[in-house]
Amino acid sequence: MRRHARGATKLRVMFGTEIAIGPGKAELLRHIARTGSISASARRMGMSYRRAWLLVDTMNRCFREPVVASAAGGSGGGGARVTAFGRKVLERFDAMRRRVDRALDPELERFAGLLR
Amino acid sequence: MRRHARGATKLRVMFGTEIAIGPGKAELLRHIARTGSISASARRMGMSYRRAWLLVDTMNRCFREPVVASAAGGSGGGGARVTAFGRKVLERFDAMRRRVDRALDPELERFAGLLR
DNA sequence: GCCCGTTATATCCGGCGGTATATTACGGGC
DNA sequence: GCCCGTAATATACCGCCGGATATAACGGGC
Repeated sequence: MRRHARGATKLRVMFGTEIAIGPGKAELLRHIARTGSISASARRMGMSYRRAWLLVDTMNRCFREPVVASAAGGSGGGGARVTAFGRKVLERFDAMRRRVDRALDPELERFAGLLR
Repeated sequence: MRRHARGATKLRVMFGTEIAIGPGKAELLRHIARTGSISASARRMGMSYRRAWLLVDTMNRCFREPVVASAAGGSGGGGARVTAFGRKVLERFDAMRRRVDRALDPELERFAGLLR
């Protein structure tokens, strides 16, 4: 999986020194929304469950409300879901990304010409 | 030194998996332009010479032309200068940063309200 | 020709981020 | 009450990034 195209930009929203949300956490949120599971999302993204859980934990700590609600036990052994608040966070982050892409479109094209 | 304000954004321009330029490398370039020395810049930024040199090396490898030209020996023991090409890179990166800040200004304000 | 401060490179080492693994808790289905 | 798959947590281990240190090359000043 190609992570970053040549000359692409990466946007992160910082909360102090921690990354409240960035490309990776946003993708993780989308996986959790689709699979309803942190561990399944971790497998699909090729990362350890521990890392996925830490990313979720960081997000839940950075934002005013949890972006992911999880439950252990129950049908299917439990699961995790993206809260309505989490969907809003994701929507706004994606909107920010689109804005950045549009705003940088002319600049970035020229800037990429400076790269090897 | 507070590195990132609450809810601030961070922009990086990727070259494959490497960071061609970001906030840290941009600041390093500005220091080199002022001091004419990699080691002096490293001291001022509180990092090792090794790290500063590696950052410069990464930039020089990512871009089509060197952004820093250096010389060992000579008056003052040598030194480093930011090339005209490097100044252009820095100018354009700063312009991109400003564009991002302006484009995200309304979004970011609302997004910050979602943070703790 | 020696001194000096810098660039450039190599080596060693500690901390940290990450994986891998194991263990426990949980709760619905059967 | 057992099974199952997940969440949640702890532990051990490893690789890598970065700092600290040492050394060599360099070239102008004196």
